[in-house]
Amino acid sequence: MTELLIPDVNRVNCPSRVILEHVTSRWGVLVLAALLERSYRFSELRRHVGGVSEKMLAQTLQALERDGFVLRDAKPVIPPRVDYALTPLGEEAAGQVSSLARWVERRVPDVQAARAAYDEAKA
Amino acid sequence: MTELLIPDVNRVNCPSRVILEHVTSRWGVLVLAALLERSYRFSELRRHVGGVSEKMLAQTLQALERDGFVLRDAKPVIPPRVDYALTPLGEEAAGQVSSLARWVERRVPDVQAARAAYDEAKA
DNA sequence: CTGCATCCTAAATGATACTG
DNA sequence: CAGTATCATTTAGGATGCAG
Repeated sequence: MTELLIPDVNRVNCPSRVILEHVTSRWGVLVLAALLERSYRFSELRRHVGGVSEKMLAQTLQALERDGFVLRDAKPVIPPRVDYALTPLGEEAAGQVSSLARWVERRVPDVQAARAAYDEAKA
Repeated sequence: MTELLIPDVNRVNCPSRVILEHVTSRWGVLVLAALLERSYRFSELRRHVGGVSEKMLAQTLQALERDGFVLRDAKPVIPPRVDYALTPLGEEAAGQVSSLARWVERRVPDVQAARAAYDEAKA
C-alpha cells in the first residue's frame, strides 16, 4: 500500500523542496519580506537588504520571478529603471516568511537565554 | 535620528539572521516539521527526512537544540537510544515552518505553471 | 542603473571510517 | 544505535570588469 501520510517534501528531488529552498533561502526570505511592504527598485532593494551582493540579489530575484512570486517591471528608460513587486502568489509566501522573521525577532532573547544555558551545561 | 522602521533582520551580523537561518535551513525546516507530529529517534528521523546525511542531521539537531527549539533525551541504555522532541518554543517555530511547507506543497502546480510561462517567454 | 560573465574563495554538504 | 572525525566534493557567495 502507498504511504499517503509522508509529505512530498520529505522525498528527495521532489519539486516542493526546490521551491521551499528558494523561499527560505538566505536572501529569498529577506527579499520577500521587503517586497511585502512595497515594491523596490534593484539598487534600492540592495541597500535595504544589508550585506547582499549584486550577484546574489539578481540570482535570488530571478529564481523568485521564475517561480511566479515576483514580478519584474523593466521600464524602457535611460538610465534603466527596474521595479520588483510581489505577485498575489508571492504575497502569500511573503506573508508567511515575514511572519516567521518577525516571530524570530521577538524570540531573540529566549534563544540567547537557551544558548547560554546550553553552553554552560557543556562546561 | 535612529531608523526604527528597519527590522533587525535586515542588518548584517544581527542575531536574528543567524536564528532564522537555523530555522529555515535546508534540513532545519524538515526536521522541525517532522518533530511537530511526534518525537523521533535519531535514525528514525534520518529515515523520515529523505536524503539527509548522518552528519547534517546531527549538526542540524545540535543547532536547534542549542537555540532552545529541540530537546534531546539520551536514555542510558545499551544500545543507545536518543529521542528528540520540540520544546514549547520549538513548537511555535515548527508550526510556522510546517505551515509554510504545506502551503508550498499545495502551490506546486501554480509554481510549475509560472515556470513554464517564464521559460517560454524567454524562448 | 541594471544587470551578465568570469574568476576565485569560503562554506555547506556528502562519503567513509571509526568509537563509546 | 548514535554519534564523531576526516577527507573530498559541491555549491554558495563575493569581487571585478564590462555591456546595454
